[in-house]
Amino acid sequence: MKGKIFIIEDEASIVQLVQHNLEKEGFVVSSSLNGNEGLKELKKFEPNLLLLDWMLPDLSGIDVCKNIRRDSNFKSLPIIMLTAKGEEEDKIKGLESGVDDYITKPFSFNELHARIKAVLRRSDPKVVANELIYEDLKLDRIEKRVFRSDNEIQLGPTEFRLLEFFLINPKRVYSRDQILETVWPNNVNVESRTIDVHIRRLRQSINIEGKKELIRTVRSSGYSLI
Amino acid sequence: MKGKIFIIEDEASIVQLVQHNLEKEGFVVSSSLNGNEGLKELKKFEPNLLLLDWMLPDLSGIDVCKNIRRDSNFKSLPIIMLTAKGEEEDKIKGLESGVDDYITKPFSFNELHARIKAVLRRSDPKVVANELIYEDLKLDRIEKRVFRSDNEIQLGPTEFRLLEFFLINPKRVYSRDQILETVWPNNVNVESRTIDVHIRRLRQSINIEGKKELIRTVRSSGYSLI
DNA sequence: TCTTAATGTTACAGAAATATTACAAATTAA
DNA sequence: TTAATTTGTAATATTTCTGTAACATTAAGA
Repeated sequence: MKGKIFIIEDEASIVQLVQHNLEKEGFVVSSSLNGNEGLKELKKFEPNLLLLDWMLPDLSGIDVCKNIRRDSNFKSLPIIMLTAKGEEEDKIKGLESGVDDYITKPFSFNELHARIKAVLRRSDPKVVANELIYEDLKLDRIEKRVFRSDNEIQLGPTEFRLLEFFLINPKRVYSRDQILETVWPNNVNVESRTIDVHIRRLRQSINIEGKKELIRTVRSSGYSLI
Repeated sequence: MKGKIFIIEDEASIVQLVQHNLEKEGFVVSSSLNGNEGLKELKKFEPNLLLLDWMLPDLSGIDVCKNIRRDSNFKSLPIIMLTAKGEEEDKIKGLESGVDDYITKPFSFNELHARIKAVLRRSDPKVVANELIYEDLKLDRIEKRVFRSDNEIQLGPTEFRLLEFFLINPKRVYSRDQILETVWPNNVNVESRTIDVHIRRLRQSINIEGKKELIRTVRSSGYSLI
């Protein structure tokens, strides 16, 4: 899980291309085809980054942008604006609307990917870091390895993603629904109790003799990494 | 695979000559005849080195160069500038644009080849090294031989390239897609399961009695050299 | 203390991913 | 040309992972 990205863009073909590729890269992606709905869904989804079309059927990208910046919860949500050629690039660039970067259509996916990584690295390094570390726990995303106090730990794919997820925001408590939404592939239906089982498996794997428990149960709320 | 080289140059005859010879040398080569398209394709192609013409029909080589240096993903992409005689060599030489080397047209392929190797050796030694070594495994690119603990091992061409690929970035996990993309010739369509079979063949060849397995399967992700 | 809801634990069957094998087609060497 | 090697694929076997259900335990309020 390399973070959550929300897309507001009315050209379905672009959305499809971008969404598919981002998912292949390990991002969790959700999208909306217009501004008003997009705003609502975005606030539910809580992305790490927003890809926002400049020209939308209802609101303009700028309006969406302003709305977001007014909301204290999303004041610092990184935004990359998607613009068609000729849409007054300079204007956008100099804009006070608080866009973090912009990219001109048509763009290659690699170009976009590069910009996304750059913006995320600035705003939220953990989302794209190669190594996630918390206390004596280390997860290497490149080598796909996990260590506790330098002892390597074998994890199944789901447990790996689960731990990766917790490591991005240690101490934060996540509900089962939130965990499901980001750790499991889209559109999969699993019982929320299934998570308990995976938590148990993860605990069993990362707990080593004499070291403290790393996953905390918060009754009636969910789980967190300590 | 000695690395990927991208060429931006508008004289088709030069492109043809250089591309053909570089491919014969084992590089993967792609090219574009102008600056704007070149930039896009380059970012898709992700080369290890760029050969860049100083005078292009649309952008100048310098513009291309600056664009590349501004992109954090390609900040350190080695660039060799191709210039016609008389194009103010001193200017180029002293330039801040971040060119790694330059060569004056007309040049012999050997001259160019030497510079490419030199630049790559500085920036990314493994890409051009004659010998790739990891633990007791040695691959000699010149003689096309592979040794495990000094015992020579016979590999088929595909297994050789596969091992070469893994040796450039040991420990890193590659997906089947990534392996296909770089180990197989361009535009070839093979089932991704085919890789499993080649992995098996490679394993069978490089595993010797009593020594540890060198290729690691990472379920749901791919393979890595240990 | 008792009750109840939430979480922990276990075992297991089906699913999914990978390993292995065999073979025919393609390529290369002789 | 023939023989030998290499390649890709499909079929089959094996391994590992997943989700669920059933039962056990715990926490917290009545």
